[in-house]
Amino acid sequence: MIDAGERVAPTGEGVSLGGLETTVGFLLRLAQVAVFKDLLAALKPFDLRVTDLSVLLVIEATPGLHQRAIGDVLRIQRPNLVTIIDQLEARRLVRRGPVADDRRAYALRLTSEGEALLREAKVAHAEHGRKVLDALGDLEPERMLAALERIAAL
Amino acid sequence: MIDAGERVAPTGEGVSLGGLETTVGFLLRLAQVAVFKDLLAALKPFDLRVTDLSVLLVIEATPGLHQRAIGDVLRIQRPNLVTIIDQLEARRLVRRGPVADDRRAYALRLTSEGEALLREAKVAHAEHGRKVLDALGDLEPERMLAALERIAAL
DNA sequence: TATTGTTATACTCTATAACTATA
DNA sequence: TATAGTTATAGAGTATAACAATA
Repeated sequence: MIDAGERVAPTGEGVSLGGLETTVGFLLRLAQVAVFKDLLAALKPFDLRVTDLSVLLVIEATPGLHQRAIGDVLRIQRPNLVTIIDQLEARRLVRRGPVADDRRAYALRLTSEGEALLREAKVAHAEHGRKVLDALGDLEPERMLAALERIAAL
Repeated sequence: MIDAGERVAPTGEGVSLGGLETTVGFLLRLAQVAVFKDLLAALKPFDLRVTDLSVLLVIEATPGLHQRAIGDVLRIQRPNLVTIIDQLEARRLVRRGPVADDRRAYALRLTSEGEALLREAKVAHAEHGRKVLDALGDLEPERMLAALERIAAL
């Protein structure tokens, strides 16, 4: 009988994860943290966080949309979006314009500065994206995306 | 020419994600959030968070290990682990025992209460795990795990 | 009444510096 | 000197309640 009790390595080297290592959830988290870390580093030169890039992309895709709509698609609470837009607006990347028939809401658009920065950020984003796709190896991206979508709909 | 500008749905329905929807990173995050949410709900009856379960599993797999080792394998900062172990110990699920040749460190073990609770929690965890595997559909779990591992090593 | 954006606030997670007691 | 655990603290990220202006 092996007395593993008092002869354990102080660091985690060789210590078992107790089954967690073959769990989708655990590896999903490690992968997500790694991807966000890599993207954050890629966006560093533009002083953008992952969320900032997402917001800019959504505004670019649908100019004039309300803050509410961004929160809906990106799953950001409305109160938290206020600060994000405040910062982007302070940097003159985004403009809060008037909405013709609703004076409560803002029509969000990229400024030309915002468009210019996003153009560059998208290059870095694409490069990051290629790294992630490379990591998929023999797994087809479409199958990965489909699986992740189904998991997200749990 | 279509003037999409001022005719935008206030809610996010039908609003484009600007390419994010076909991005591994974005879906990875949605999937991870969904999995943790589902697991947290599954662990609710045991008053355990996802991290608590992970810690219990690691201690069970290697009884007597140091706090340091848990932090290493689960990527939890040592200061943050203190509170987690404090709470588990206060609930008499875990014991901080002495280490024979090092009076700075603790040998962590499950109490019998901890073993009993973990036994039940593992059933719920397994059921949750099956739901996640089902969501993989035609994608073989091993291929998913391998891909996630490579992404995590970015 | 309901909704948009806002303010204030709180809670969780994560991160860092510095201390203690040992090694 | 270095290490294990600890304390204190700070920073993200995320969440809810309530308000003003407007619909």
